[in-house]
Amino acid sequence: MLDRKLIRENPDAVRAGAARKGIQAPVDEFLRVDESWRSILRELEQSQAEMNRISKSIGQLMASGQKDEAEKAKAETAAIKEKIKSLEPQERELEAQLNALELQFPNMPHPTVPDGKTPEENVEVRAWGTKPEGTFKAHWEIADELKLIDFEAASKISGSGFAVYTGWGSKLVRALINFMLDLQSDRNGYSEVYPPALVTSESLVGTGNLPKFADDLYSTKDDLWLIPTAEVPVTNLLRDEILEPWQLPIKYAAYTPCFRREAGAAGRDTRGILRMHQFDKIELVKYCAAEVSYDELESLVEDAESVLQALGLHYRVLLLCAGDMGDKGCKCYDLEVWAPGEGRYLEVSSCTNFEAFQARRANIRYRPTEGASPEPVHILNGSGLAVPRLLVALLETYRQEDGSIAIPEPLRRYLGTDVIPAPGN
RNA sequence: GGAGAGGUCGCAUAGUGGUCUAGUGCGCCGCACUCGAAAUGCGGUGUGGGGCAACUCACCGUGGGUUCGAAUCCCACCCUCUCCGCCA
Repeated sequence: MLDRKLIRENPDAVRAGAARKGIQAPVDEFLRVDESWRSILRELEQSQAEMNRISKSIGQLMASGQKDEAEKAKAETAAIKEKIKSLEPQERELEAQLNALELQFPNMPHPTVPDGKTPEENVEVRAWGTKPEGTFKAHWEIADELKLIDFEAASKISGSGFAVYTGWGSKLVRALINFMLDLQSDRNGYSEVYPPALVTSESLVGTGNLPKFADDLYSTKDDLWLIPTAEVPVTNLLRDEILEPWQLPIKYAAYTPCFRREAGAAGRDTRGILRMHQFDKIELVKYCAAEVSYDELESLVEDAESVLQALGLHYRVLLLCAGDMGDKGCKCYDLEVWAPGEGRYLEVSSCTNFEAFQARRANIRYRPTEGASPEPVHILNGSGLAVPRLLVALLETYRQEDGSIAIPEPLRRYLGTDVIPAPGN
């Protein structure tokens, strides 16, 4: 959600910002509805003020025993009451329209975001490590020979798009989750939380997933939705709160399973575990003061990178172009890990500064200085990281000639072994 | 799922139809007193919207309703707590 004042006072900038993302913002309609809403509101409030005055005087007349005068005053209220009754629904309807329109505006891209429409126009800002040389197996082959994942069982249980991790596969998932959570909390200073995986629609409106992206989500019979990422419950953790300046920045790290319908991705990445309806992810969420949010974005990216560096995996950092970064963000970096068996980079993290966009929707504010009036806080998030694609890169990168998997040092104490033994051993 | 209690201005409480534009205590801020502090006294202390402003409207869990007027009465719902049942 954008600042209403911005749309009123600078509609061209809003239009232009949306256009960079390839989206048409309903600026004219908003301005029209806004104008009529404000005019009706003014009229309604005048009537309410008049009504309050008369009611108060009736109270005083009654108290002083002037019954006749009171009755006379009562008669006066009929017309004005009628006016209120006719204005009220109009006001309510216009405000509802305005609120609905407001939710349709995309966030404005930051000036440092490059132009562009497609992923090809994203800009690589840096790379870490070196691309491993040699011949590599795809992760589904490795998983098969080491019996790490049972896809048949998964499809029997749940249909396509799911995985049953078995044996060392299951232990690896668990080890990666614990390793990443510890890293983000102990080393990078995030507070660990473990939130619900089912949330109300209000929470999803707060993060910007609803109303626009309902098709990406699983819903239930009980008006609860399965979360597509821990971003949703964690961002809503502080909904309707006013934060004091000394509390900021607030940093949360959360592990949750994530559920996505992948409705628009049918037929893509069908092999292996690159695109699942359910997967595990550590998510990082930050709340901070407006003037530091771009510094916090840089450090957020570094925190996500620290996982890949600890595991010694080659990756690159992309600055997404305006057209590829989605509705909600102002500026977004993707982390892509190299998967040698696939021969391509895989997105394992998206680190985004939403500025005040989510905070306005979720009503999360802070006082810039003690005693100052509240402003929407800036919110950022990024994966730190997604498990399945990380697992893919790990298996493909560290498979040795004999078929065993060498485990990077930091992960060993979590997995309880230096190596996943070769098949047959 | 059943029965009961309850949700009020940061916290604690009062308020069962008209000076409630919500009282009191604590906390917090300012001022006075003081060499300074404590104590004391006085004043102030929420959020959102509209308006250039004066000002005004809304908000006592949420949404409806009754009334000239609702924190207060009526209806529905949500949440919390206690007990019972069931259960990982």
